[in-house]
Amino acid sequence: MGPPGRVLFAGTVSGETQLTAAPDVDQLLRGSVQVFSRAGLAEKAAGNRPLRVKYGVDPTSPDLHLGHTVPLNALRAFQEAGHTAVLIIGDYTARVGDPSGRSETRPPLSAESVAAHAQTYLQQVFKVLDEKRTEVRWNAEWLTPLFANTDPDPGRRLLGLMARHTVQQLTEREDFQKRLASKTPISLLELLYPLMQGYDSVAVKADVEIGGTDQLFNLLMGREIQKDFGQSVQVVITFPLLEGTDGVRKMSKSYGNAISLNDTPEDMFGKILSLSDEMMWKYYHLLTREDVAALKAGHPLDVKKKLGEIVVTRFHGGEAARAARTGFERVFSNRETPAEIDDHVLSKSPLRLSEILVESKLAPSKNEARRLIQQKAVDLAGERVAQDREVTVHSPLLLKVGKRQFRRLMPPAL
RNA sequence: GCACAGGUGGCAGAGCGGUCAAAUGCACCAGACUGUAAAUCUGGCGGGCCUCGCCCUACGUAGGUUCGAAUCCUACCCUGUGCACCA
Repeated sequence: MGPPGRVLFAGTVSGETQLTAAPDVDQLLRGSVQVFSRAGLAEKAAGNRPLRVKYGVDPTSPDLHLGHTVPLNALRAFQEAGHTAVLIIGDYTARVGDPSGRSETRPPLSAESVAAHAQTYLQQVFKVLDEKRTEVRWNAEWLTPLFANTDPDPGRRLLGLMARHTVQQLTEREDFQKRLASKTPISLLELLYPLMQGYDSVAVKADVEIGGTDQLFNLLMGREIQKDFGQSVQVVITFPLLEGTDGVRKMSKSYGNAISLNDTPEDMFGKILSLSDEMMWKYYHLLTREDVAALKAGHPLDVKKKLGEIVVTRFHGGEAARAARTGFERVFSNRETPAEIDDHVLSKSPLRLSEILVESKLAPSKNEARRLIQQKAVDLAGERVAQDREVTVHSPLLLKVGKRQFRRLMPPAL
């Protein structure tokens, strides 16, 4: 990502301008990194009609995570100011694969998995957005006809679009430059991606489009393409990318560092507690409206637990959040057993401990189960078991693997 | 199309006829430690078994050479690079 105001396309981007803006514009820009342009936004906001604020997600994985909620919160702020959120489900573009920030081509997704992911996205997104002020659009609606040759006027749209943009323009972005330099393949489809996303803006007549800072190129392309189609250009606003639990890379399911909105309250709370203290402040800043300066006076552990509660409360409610907190304190701080433990009814008894671990899904294979036993990770009824052996179960027995996996073993059904 | 280089475990990346279930790093799991599921250190990390040893499946795909192949040969598939005009 370049510095704010960097000119990406000579002569086409105004950069951030320093005009005095109406106070409500500042509200809308809370937490943003770049705006193209502030003056444009002030002008549109003064227009006395609800603005159409576009945000697109490609359903490439089944979950939304905390990182997605940063721009979603901004969308929500627009809604609260009376504007309309236009949520684009990129069911078409998901199959193309956004190259933004990528060092290689995405694996192709089937139409079925895209559709399934889209459904779970929609279930999760209204935990943040106001459904009544949201217009949901699927971009296959206009991209399929555009590319399927059923367009009544392909010369004007598809061919025109491709004729007006150049390879140089499309490959100027840093991720492509890197791939070019490292001789990593770039598919034509990926090259076209920004054109598609830009065309989405034309199709929904976006006044504003928001996205992560990694989206800057695509977002600005939307302005170019709206211009091609004689529309007034959208205001582009970018928001910071939230790092994942590793504190290094941006939050992403595929990096395994994501906190999903679908995570259980316990998981969500635990993952937040595992953040470094430094990352905790960033989370506070991007996900809450708390006064960070005041919080810095507190004990880091207390402040982190508070963050956990705030976040879990938002997605699971206050009661679940309190339960997650006490559960965490119980299991990790006091090393007690959690309040709720899954039962596992043994298939037979006596049975080898390694087999029990596998059938109760505490270990994926018997080899792994044996390793866990050897590594002193297995605790049966409060006792370390260091060697695989037969276990007879007459009454419920507590089985623990590692620090946080518990099962209550039940005797086999008669 | 021709030539050259390359396709190895979740990823990156060694190996280039036996000692390779495959170095190393990351990720992941466990143990110790800790306010923490952080950091650090230690161990582990394909599957199976009567586990200090044996068996099965794996190094793009399919065959072949060999007592023995991730390593050599052939064909095919895929990727990258160069050539392609003047000749």
